[in-house]
Amino acid sequence: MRGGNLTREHLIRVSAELFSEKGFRAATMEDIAQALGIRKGSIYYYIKSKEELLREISLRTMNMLLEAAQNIVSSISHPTKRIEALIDSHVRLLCENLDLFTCTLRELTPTNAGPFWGEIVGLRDRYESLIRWAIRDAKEKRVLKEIDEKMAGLALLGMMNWMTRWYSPNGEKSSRELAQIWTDIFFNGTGKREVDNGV
Amino acid sequence: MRGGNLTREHLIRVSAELFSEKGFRAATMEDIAQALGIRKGSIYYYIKSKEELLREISLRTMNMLLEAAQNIVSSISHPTKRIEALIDSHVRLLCENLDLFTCTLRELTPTNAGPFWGEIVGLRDRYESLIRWAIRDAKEKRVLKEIDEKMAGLALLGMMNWMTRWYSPNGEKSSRELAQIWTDIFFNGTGKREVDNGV
DNA sequence: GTCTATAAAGAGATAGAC
DNA sequence: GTCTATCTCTTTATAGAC
Repeated sequence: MRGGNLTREHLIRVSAELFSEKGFRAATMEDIAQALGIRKGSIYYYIKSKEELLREISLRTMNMLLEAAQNIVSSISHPTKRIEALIDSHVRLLCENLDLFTCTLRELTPTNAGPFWGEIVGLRDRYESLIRWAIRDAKEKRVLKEIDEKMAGLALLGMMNWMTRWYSPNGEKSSRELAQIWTDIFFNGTGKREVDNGV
Repeated sequence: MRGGNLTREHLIRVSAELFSEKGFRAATMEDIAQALGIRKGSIYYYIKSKEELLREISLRTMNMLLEAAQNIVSSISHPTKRIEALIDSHVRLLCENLDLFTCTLRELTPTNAGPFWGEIVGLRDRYESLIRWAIRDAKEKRVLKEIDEKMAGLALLGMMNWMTRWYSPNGEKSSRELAQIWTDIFFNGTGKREVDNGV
């Protein structure tokens, strides 16, 4: 892969690695070139600008999430099992593509994204709508209590996406185990039974 | 405040605003100077480097969290009410200092922090230890079920800190209401009762 | 497909006047 | 305490050779 047969895909993966390690602005084309073992001028044979790298990274991330979620939604009708599958899918994809997710969830900002911001936000919104729809459906079928599905969705996305801050593939827990923990907390909470928290 | 009587405190607030809007690297000293109505050279009368601005922002954020948490831990002995107070404190501080929190939670990275990274991480670790201790204590007093307190803490911090991604002071929900929602989900989950999610 | 060389612009930071 | 002027370094991106 190095030097001789550089592919666009490899370039994008290496960029994601550096963007997630140093940040999009702090990581330079020079850094990327060095990691690839080529000169920075050569990168522009594959892409037009640094922004385009971030765009490709974000597109891959969002499309992965969306495709998986669409499959789940169209194949699982049991409302609880569907949400469980959505959590498992999100967590597994995040763990297996940590750099892509870290870039997309941390480095993708209106400033860094420039003109393609709207494109990615559109995909994100479609994904979040699917999550919210699954929660609303479970609520209507009386397996979830009366709770604002937007808030429940944000709580769930928060738990999962915050993983980009601390998850390490070398950790003791597998992505499956982590998904199970989030699932349990999301459905049942951490309290022994119904805890009266004074609300 | 503009032009005549610029204070260091004002400089730090305005910097936090711009760093959280554009990102630490993308926001320039020129941007900050313009927002303050002065020339960029003048900023260096107050601080030695751009990094120092991020350090001040992060110190303020972490110290706010730590002081509030220490007060709560030393004054509330009821394990459930203590956790509830910790959530309320964290959420309220975040909502009332959104720019400071966004900077600290998004822009504070080893690359951006440089030599003072360790200093801030030390404060963060002390804060997270307090949260974890409160969860462990509640577990030992049998108000929380047997759950890894590290995981429960990360779930809680994830829900709360992810707010920097979507919270707006113009939204419909107050910080108190948001804290109540997170508290309910954390203790009781979203399920109607004990949901068998197959785990 | 990768190289060298370089253009062109922008960044953080400093010095000294006022 | 703020200004002007400037230094120095870095960065993205391009042009044209091989």
